[in-house]
Amino acid sequence: MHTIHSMPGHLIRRLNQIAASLFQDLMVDLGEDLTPVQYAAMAILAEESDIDQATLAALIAYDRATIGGVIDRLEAKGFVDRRIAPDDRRARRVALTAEGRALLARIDAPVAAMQERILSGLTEDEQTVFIALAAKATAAGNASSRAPLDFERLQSLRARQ
Amino acid sequence: MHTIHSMPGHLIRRLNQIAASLFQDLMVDLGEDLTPVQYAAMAILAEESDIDQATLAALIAYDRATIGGVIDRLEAKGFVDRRIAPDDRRARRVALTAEGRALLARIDAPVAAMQERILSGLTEDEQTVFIALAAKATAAGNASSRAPLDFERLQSLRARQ
DNA sequence: TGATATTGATAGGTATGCATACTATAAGCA
DNA sequence: TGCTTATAGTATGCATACCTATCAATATCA
Repeated sequence: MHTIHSMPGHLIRRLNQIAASLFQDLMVDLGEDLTPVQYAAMAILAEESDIDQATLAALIAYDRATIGGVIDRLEAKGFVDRRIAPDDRRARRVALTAEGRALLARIDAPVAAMQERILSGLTEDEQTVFIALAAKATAAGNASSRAPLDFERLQSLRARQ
Repeated sequence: MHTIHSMPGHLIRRLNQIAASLFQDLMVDLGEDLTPVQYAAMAILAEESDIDQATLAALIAYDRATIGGVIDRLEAKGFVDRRIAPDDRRARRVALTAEGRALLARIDAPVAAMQERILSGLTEDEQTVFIALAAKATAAGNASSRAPLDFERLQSLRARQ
């Protein structure tokens, strides 16, 4: 039990598998049809509605090319609206529909509870430490990512409100 | 900076992005053509050679359906061999080629060094803590994964040698 | 031994994740 | 204003990741 099994890259990959799996199980339990990625997009839209796709992607560290398909599927399911921005005809403004808001309201608490289960092998204190370290590591490694989180964009949006 | 940005699931997803990105950068630097997943498969084969695909998948917690394509690509690049197991005609035994071994020898040290960079935002001590907690969490969450690591299979292989 | 269950692998389908390239539009600047 | 650059989005292609279904071969057990 050495080599890759103790490498950060591999451990992170497996944690990601576990988290995705628990999320999917939860959705099946709840009878909802949503992926982790789709949830993250909607969660952002609940806070910063009516933003364009590029901004949405920048706020959750998604690739520009990926977000299009995600929005496509959310739109097909009726959870979001997409329309051309009046002041910039290149951009598409995305916003939650009433149905999307209702879905989020239904699953928000269960999703939050499920997040704990990802780290169920850790004690309360350990979970706190893990999350703090993960946050620190992602902040430091953000620039190394292909689709970095755009803090400035987030800040300026928050300030605008 | 709240909600999803501090959820374990999202943090883990971003760490995974960062790790994958660093791995890819490294391969470009080294002039090699290998993905993180392909590397993990080869690293296992370096220790437990001539195992069938299902076993290989179980040892790195891959989905059975995914591993086929991974091996396809490794085989196309000449890094592994695949042949029908003499004692079980359903199974395909996979083994590194000389070329595969040479590649691993070239990249092993750089890959190990790169693993540190994934957590470069953390101090030495914090890295140690993070890895320990990640290992503990994956061990506990293993059963929740769609493609759990098969410890027994690994143990019995190790014992056989 | 014969029916059943299990297992190894593949096939087809959906959803990321990202590279590259291309179109349309906007912004900046000489 | 005309040119250049930057940006928003899409399209295409490759590589996971996993589901369900299927086929083939083996194992199990009545």
